[in-house]
Amino acid sequence: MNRKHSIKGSQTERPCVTRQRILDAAEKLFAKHGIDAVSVRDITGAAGANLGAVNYHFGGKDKLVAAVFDRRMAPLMEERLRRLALAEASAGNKPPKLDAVLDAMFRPSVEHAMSPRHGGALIGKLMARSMVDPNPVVEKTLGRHIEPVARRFDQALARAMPGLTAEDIFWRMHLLIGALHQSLLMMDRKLPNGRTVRMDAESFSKRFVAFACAAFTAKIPGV
Amino acid sequence: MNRKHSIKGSQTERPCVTRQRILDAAEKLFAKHGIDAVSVRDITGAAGANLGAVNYHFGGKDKLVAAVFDRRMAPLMEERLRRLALAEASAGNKPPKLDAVLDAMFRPSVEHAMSPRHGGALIGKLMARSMVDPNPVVEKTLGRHIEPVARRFDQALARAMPGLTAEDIFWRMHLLIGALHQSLLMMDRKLPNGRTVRMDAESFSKRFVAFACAAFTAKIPGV
DNA sequence: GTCTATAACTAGATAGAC
DNA sequence: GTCTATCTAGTTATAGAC
Repeated sequence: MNRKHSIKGSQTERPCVTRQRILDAAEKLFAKHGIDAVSVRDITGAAGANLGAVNYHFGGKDKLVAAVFDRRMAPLMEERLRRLALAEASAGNKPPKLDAVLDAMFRPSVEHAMSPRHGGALIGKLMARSMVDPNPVVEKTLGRHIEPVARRFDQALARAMPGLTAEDIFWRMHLLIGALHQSLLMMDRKLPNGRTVRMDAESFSKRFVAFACAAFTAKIPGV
Repeated sequence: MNRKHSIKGSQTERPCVTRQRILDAAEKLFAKHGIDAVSVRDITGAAGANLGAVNYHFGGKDKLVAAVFDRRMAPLMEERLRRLALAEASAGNKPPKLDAVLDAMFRPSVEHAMSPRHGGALIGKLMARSMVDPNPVVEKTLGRHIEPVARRFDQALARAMPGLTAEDIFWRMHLLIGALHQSLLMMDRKLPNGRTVRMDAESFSKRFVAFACAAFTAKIPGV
């Protein structure tokens, strides 16, 4: 019915500007107001496209939502796996070092969330919101990207911290993911006292990884 | 136009059952599907009330949303302040102890989120979602409850940890709040591996406060 | 105080001209 | 590939009977 625009031969080479503009506008609006609060009309209006464009290029709002996430999640997850592989390689056949694993996990998030090339703070806020979004499209799309990566990191952490149970690793990772997203959400935000929350990617990564190591090595009563 | 139902004299004493039923149904549906995804029809349907009831009792969906939060936030914030006051009193005119302050902050959240009397896991999930919800009604309602309490805790933490800057306290608190909400969100959730996330309030409070103390005393590079 | 019917509006999706 | 006009369905809010 609505076959993908086929880029054939002589026509405009890159997958039409309109498509990209819609993607950018949607990402910005979703990050700012939340997915449900943004209508297709809002998006096409901001993108300077016509109302039908979303259906033509993506096949509906839901598919557009998935496309917005796919564009950002794929390179992020790839980067995480790449760095995890490096961390494991540099440990030989000994267990990887805890701080290297946690660095592979969290630094890419911070760097992507602060790099304009990857969508910058927008995608940080969007992902932070989406992790807790009950919207089934969001949940499914995110799960598809995250699940295989999460499994790899769980394995690596179990090797790095042989004293912890799988359940314990699960809890600590979720605490840290919550902490990460909360701080991505606060980034660049105006505070009641008038000051603006700000930190550069390198400082923040270092602080966060240190925080994560502390969380993983902390002695918890009864554990 | 839509004056509050005045309970005068002989009529039904308690603020009509319908009102409560709507509040309960709304809380449950909001927690499960998110506020935007739930219509007034869904709510009145689940509450066994008629469509007009929300407008009659609350004056619109937005006011209902605010009422849902007010009912749970007020006792939670009260409890936090009460325990903080105790922690400060027991320290005399010395700075309060870090773990006592963090306990006053986080234990009430966990206990309320796990006590059926306060809405149980529903309100935990609802609050976790709402902290990152860009919905302006939610943001305003939550801010109204949280801000004065946050100021009190910031002061107490500054006294308990004189080595940290205000900015550093700000960051660590937000990391911890994110961590708390992420875990409240995971509670009672079915995992991909089939097992269900579960922990009793006392264990979880203890673990979380220990985690929070570790986070506050952790040595962060460059700080 | 409760309910039904309906008004006024906005959503996403689509058909067809250009 | 882009645009306009329109369809259908869902939304909140309200008016008025009981």
